[in-house]
Amino acid sequence: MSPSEREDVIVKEAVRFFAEFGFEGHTRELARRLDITQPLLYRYFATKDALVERVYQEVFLRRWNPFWDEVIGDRSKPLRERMVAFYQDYAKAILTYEWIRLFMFSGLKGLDFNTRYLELLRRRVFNTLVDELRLEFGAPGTAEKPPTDIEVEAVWSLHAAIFYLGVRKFIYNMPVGPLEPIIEMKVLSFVDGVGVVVRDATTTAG
Amino acid sequence: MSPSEREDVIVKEAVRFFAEFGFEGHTRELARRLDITQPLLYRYFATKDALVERVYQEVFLRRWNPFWDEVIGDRSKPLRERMVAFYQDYAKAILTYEWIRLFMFSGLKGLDFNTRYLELLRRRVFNTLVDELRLEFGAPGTAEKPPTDIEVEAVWSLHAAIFYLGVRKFIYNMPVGPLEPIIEMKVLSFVDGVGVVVRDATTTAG
DNA sequence: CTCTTTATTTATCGTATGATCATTATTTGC
DNA sequence: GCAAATAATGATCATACGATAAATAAAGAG
Repeated sequence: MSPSEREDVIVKEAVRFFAEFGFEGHTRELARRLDITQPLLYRYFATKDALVERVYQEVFLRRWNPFWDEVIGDRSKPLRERMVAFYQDYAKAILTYEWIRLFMFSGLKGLDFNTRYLELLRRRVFNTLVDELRLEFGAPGTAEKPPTDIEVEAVWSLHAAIFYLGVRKFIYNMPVGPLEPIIEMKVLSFVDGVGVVVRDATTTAG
Repeated sequence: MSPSEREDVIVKEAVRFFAEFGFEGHTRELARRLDITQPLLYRYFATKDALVERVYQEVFLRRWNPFWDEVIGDRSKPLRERMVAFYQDYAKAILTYEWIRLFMFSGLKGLDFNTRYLELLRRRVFNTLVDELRLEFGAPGTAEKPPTDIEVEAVWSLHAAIFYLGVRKFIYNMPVGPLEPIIEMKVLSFVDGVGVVVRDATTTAG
């Protein structure tokens, strides 16, 4: 097998493997799954940590869609429609066995990837969402009044509700119904309920 | 030190220890923290797994309040007030470093504890919540029409929003603001938004 | 066909883990 | 005080881990 081909095969299997067992998964067992010997892994990756690093990149950096904030901010469509569309797409990207479990393993191990990813999420998605919700409920934009903690916290509620579908399915191993109608329901009832938060945050001291 | 005293000390430290490192944490390191030798652990617990089992019981079984469903169902008070009170109390019980992290480690390792715990939660809390929300929005009780999947899914949204506060704080290591006002906001905006779900579920085929 | 290169394996090192056993230190009953 | 019981330790076993180095198999160039 050619080096680049072999490397691809190793990384792909490693993603699945570390998602299943966490980063403590043994290189011998990974090699067994690949039908290769364990030392061969060390020809392609200097250390186990180097392979783990590569797995991060493969799973997290590749699945971020840079146009998500544009989808949310496209005011030619109703906000509810945009938000449903975004979260359907976002769910497709992250509600997978590999993404959810690796993200959680990473957090538990104290790696800084979660923090960095969530900073990106907040900057590109949460801020846009707050801005659009402000407009929806007749409140001033975030350029005039920056997002308040409680508004960001409200957006976290929706985000958590959707992320947790993956936790229940891929971490707790519970049955979860079809995602599309569930996500639509979660987004719509969120928007229905969040109005008072936005209005409070933009009228009282904040 | 007396046996029961020593055992308590070991279990208490083991809770913290396994919450930090997961169940792969080494017995030698645990012993070092306890200022005892590693073989002494094996005088009190036959195997490492036996100690892990004990840690589960200590953290999960001891913190469940059997009166929670009564708090939620006490119709002498407004529903919003009851739900806020319940989730403030529930948050105090589970939004701790040990509870959140051990629960997640347990799920990732494929132990069945999560499933069993969440069955208890669904039976005692979610069903009661759906029943009370039905009453709030003028829909028939669950005795007449059992909770639908989409209603339970709606309740999961609120539950996830609150649980995820602990994930952000204790797993992602992110700063999270004061819990009381945040939880109040999450409960109130949830109730504001969930009406349409309950009405849909009880009027259309369901 | 041969030589060079390199993908892959076999054998192994140093270390660390869960667990055991014999021994020592400490407490308890009388 | 003294002896029995037991809490606690020191030394160690069997195994398994990540990693390394030498040997082998396979492929490609000329």
